[in-house]
Amino acid sequence: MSEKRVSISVIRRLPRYYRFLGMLEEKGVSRISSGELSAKMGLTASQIRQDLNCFGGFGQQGYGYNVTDLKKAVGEILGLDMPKETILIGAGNLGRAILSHMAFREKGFAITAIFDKDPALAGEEIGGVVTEHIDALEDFCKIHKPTIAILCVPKMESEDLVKRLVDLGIKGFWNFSHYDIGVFYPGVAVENVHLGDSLMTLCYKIKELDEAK
Amino acid sequence: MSEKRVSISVIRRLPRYYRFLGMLEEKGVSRISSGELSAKMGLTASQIRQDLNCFGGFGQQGYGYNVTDLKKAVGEILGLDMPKETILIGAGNLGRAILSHMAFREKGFAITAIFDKDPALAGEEIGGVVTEHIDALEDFCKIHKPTIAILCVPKMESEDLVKRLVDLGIKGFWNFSHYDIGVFYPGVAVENVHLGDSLMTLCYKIKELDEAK
DNA sequence: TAGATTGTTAATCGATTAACAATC
DNA sequence: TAGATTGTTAATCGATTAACAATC
Repeated sequence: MSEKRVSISVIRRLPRYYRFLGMLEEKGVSRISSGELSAKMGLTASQIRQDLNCFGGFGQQGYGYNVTDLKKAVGEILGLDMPKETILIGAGNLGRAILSHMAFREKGFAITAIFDKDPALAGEEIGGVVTEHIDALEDFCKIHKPTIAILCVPKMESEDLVKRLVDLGIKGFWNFSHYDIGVFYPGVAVENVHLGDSLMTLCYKIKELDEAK
Repeated sequence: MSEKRVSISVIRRLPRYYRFLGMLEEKGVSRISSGELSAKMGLTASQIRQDLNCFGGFGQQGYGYNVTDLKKAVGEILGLDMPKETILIGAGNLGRAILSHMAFREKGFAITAIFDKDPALAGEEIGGVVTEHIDALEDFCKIHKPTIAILCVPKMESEDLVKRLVDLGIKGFWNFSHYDIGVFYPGVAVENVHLGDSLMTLCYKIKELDEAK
């Protein structure tokens, strides 16, 4: 059974393929070769073919790839065809921004609830969803069984919340906090977005560029 | 001269070291071995020593590393000791959220201006900085010479803006748009934050976990 | 000194690139 | 058919891990 696990390096390139294929589709391009796509994306053609062939043969010799079909296939590999109930924990600046940003951009994710510990926010509507007090978390999850939690709370509050959420059956965390979920709960899926880390990395790249000249 | 270039894999771990060392420092831990740190971070001790030794010998045999010294050293490697003038382009939900999020978290970055194409936002204060119309960009940059631009505008607007910003001497882009700066301007530093990609990656990880059981 | 832990070299492992036979 | 381009195997390159001598 279990085919050899596809490496995270490959997986992280899939959303980018998906985006580029979407753009090509919008432009009305129906067919593309690994060579053309690689030029646009700044990769090697070999890598694209290698990546795709982790999941099956989506192309045709002498022709290339059908843009629409390949986009659909990549979407399915990512699991975008399976809509997922998603809740937001923490309705601060970042949480709201992510919600409004995502709403029109990404498909396959339905925000079904927003929770915050601040009672003053309860009842407030954000992007068509009413914010509830965090105390309502257990009741909601037992009924609705959401799959994903977007974690937008400070690190200190995360520890307790993650425990509650894992117990309530959350399968994946989109983690904007600095709490190291993955280290403590290896059984759930975690995708960290560490904005501070990203900015520090940029800082290094600038320095490196300076030194090069 | 030019020492062999340190790989991006190593660089991306540095901010995480920096964070963990900061936490240890706050807890009053003054000394740590690569073994202890590796256990906390979920890495191998070998990797930590290997990473640090790309930049010099910060430890002491038989003792380990001095937490405060090492944190300071990592900060300097990242260039956090050189404060950088930073401007925000696009004062929408995401731009505002990032600003308020960063303000109290990261050091070494001074937001000196905010620009938006919406004239209605001009004059509005966000985190102590007044928003200006994007037309004022050239004048401002010629005087203040900012180093970093946080790009929080839709892809369509990015193309033109990035050209203007590069011409104005911006050295690094913290890019939240889907415009592929790096492909078109290889001479500037770019750090992409593709939130949509990250969420899709989470989606895959959930699927993978499901299939494993 | 003896014990601990680094810095560094060597071995392993994995990911990327190159090459080419298969085939549309 | 001839030309193009894939799927896939082999070669290369780089990153991680293991081992150990150096040394505090």
